[in-house]
Amino acid sequence: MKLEAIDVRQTASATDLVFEALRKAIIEGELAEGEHLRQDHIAQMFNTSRIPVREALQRLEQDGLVTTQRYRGTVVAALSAVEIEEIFEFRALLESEVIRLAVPALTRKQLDAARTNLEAFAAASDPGGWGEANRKFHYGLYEAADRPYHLQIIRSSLDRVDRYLRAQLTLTDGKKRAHREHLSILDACERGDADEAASLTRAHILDAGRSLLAILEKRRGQSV
Amino acid sequence: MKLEAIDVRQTASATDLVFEALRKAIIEGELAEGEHLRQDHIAQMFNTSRIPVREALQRLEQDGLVTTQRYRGTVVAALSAVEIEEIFEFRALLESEVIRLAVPALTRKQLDAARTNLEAFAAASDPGGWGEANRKFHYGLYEAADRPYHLQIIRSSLDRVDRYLRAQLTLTDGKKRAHREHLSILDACERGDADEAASLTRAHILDAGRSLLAILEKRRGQSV
DNA sequence: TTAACTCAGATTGGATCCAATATACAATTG
DNA sequence: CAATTGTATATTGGATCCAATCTGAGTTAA
Repeated sequence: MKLEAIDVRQTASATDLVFEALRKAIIEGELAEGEHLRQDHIAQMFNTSRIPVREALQRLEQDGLVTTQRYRGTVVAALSAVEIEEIFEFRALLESEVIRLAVPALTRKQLDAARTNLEAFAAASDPGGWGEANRKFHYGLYEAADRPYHLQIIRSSLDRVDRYLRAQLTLTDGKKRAHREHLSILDACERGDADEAASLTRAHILDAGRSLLAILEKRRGQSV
Repeated sequence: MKLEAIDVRQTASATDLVFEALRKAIIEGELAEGEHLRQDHIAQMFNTSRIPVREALQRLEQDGLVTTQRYRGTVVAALSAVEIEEIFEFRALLESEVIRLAVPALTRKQLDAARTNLEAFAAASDPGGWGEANRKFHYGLYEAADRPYHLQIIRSSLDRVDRYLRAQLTLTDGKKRAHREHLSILDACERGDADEAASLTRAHILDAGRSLLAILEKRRGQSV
């Protein structure tokens, strides 16, 4: 017997589907911060009852992507400049350490894949494509560190700020600079220089954070 | 009018209560790893329906404290030695950085509170008391860093391994050693030596991790 | 005029009910 | 007798219904 067997036990529940869809929409900035998420409305969109929607919202809140007030509903979480700054600082610490652990373990195959992703980033024309290629580039390298817990936290912290990051890439020459920085990070990885890769990654993240904060300050300053 | 006003909007829902109770029970090791959490059973214990229970379980899963398989139920998550090792490594990285940031900002009051907590740890007679005093001691210091996001992640990572840590304190002379290490950490904080405090915290966590892994290896080795 | 009050509609929180799936055990067949 | 099939029960996933609370427009009274 030869079949493409799939593990039925891990098929997605309605809750999973709603959760992933909302998560994606928030990360990609399709849902504006502060936007109200009505259970009924979402349930109708997905052709389910409110139960899976509520369970998905619980999960999103645990991840910090939405905030809920009892009887008043759930809104897409908004981050202050200070909070964003802290998360970038956190990412710089964590991701630099993980790439330091990854470099000695990187295979030829992983390095080649990273170059492909790096080029995809440069070639991508819309923020969605940039974001995806950016994640693939970094995570592809990080995987060599063989630290699933670290990776999970990294993913979660990027989730929180990804929509702002995309805005930054759109509004400035941030994309070009990011590409240059990617090149030098990959170069350090190729040379097996873990400390240099770590230090470049740290600077890469802090750079993006600073640039983003400058934009936010300007925008929020205007809107007052 | 003089009242102790509380924000009614943030009163706990049934979901919150169930979530906190289960979280506490798992962290404190009252629920054994692998133990089945039956929705109906828990609902009866709390005099509610299964709905809040299910929502609480969703949140717990998002925190990694339980794992769920569709139609098969939810069990208290078990960690392998490798996973535990990684989480301790993660904590060492994060907590050492946070205390480095905290030291320059520590007030006299916070230092005194830390000493009180340190003594409470030494005086505590049961694992529950140790765990609590231990958290208070470390978190009290970390708070000076004014990094709520970092603290939240630290909390979450400790949640995952706390029950193992308590076992370690019970089964070895780990408590005495921990107390000595607390003393030198606090000493470095008093002196304002941030690097030393960071380095001691790092060693403190890695020490505990190594000791814990030794116990686990022995125990799991025997049980085979 | 304006501030407080009332009440209806909207929305969320929770309970109950039904459907889908898993598990254990009896029945059956070779 | 062993392996497989059928069936009953337990358990989870999801839908529907009711209760609690919020919001805002209209009303009243000082």
